[in-house]
Amino acid sequence: MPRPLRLARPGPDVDKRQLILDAATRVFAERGFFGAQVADVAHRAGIAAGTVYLYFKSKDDLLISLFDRTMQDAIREGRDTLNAVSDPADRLRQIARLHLERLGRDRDLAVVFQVELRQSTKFMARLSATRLRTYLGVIRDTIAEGQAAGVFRANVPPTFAAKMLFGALDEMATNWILSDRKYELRDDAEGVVDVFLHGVAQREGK
Amino acid sequence: MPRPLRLARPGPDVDKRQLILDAATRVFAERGFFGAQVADVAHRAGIAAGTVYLYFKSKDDLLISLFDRTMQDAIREGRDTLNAVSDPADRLRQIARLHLERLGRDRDLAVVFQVELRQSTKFMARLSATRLRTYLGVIRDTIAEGQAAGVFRANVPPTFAAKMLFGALDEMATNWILSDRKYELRDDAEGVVDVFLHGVAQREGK
DNA sequence: TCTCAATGAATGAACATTCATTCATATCAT
DNA sequence: ATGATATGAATGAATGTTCATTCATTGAGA
Repeated sequence: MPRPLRLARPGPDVDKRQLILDAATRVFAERGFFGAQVADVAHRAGIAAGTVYLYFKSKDDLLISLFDRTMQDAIREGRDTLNAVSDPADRLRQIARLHLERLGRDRDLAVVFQVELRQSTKFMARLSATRLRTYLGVIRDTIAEGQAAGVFRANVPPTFAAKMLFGALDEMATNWILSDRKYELRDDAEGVVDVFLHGVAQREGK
Repeated sequence: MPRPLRLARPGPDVDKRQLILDAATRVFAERGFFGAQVADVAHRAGIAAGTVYLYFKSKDDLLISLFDRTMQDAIREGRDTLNAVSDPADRLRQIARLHLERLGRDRDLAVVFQVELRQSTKFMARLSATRLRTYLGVIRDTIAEGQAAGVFRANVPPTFAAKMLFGALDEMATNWILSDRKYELRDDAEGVVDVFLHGVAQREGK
């Protein structure tokens, strides 16, 4: 006899995990990771405190899972978009746009990424070692391709340039969440890439 | 009858405050702000736990004072150095050098600045609102001068450009502390300013 | 009836902060 | 000069609170 693909009863809900992660995003952004109680997260998700531990190992695991989920999404979205673009400069424009669009779309997520995730060296080292490295790698490879194609200067190490671009975008995001946010974060993308590509110095030929 | 201007006995030591702040830098860098106990800081400073509270209001106050002391130093040093340099591009080079030199000189201080100080939005907002704003202002003004002098493009808002440069430097510092630090952080300064001034795009005239 | 997701009260460890006490030194009285 | 007293920096044990995590119990479906 065929059994239903999805349980009809409340059950170990397919999406309770996501529900909890969403609640955690809101609560961590509001109260900060250390200021937030696990019970707050549970309450926001409409469940009991103990239930959180049926889906996550610990409070730390909440934060790590949040990061993983978002980075996985971002990297996939980035790869998809980038496949349709071949010009290296345009690729960088897309990367910058996607980066700032994602954070600008959800302020709470941005707060968690720009502030709460940077709690301790141990923690940051762990993040940097994995998904963040992949993300930086995408930028670096794009730059290296541009150099190979002769449209970017070859005398700038691509990893170095990638860090610069990432740093600039990161700072835009941080400034945005600390400001009153009367502007669209995504609108910063173009300017960042423009300066990154051409610099601020006046061209001599002008 | 004249009384001594300074007590001869051990008294409220002129530098016990500094001593405690130095200890806090080391301990916060090692254990993280939340992982560190006030008693650890006291022990490292060679005093009793309670003594910390004769010099600081709270644990938070330790972190804030640490930030203030360093930023005050940095801004003063920056103003002094910059007075001797008039070319805007050279000024940016000096700013970048001083920035990375200061952090590269003391890894623990760098950890506190790049990681531990970014604990919560409330906290960061407080920092950004004061000394950090002044610091960004120095960069912005230098850029604006360069534009007025015609050596920098005028179609990049100076505040925007300042954020980019700061973000790039900030990322270099963060990467450095997360790496094995087999290189000198200060050596990144030149490259950052180079790209900031001229961009990565190949010059058409070449 | 049986299973197991969900509950939420109870637990116990962690830790910032307090404060009664100590003691080295200064000041005063004689 | 000497002893008596005052000062206040420093101490560190004790306090009280704040949670993360656990687990005995519940009850809704199958």
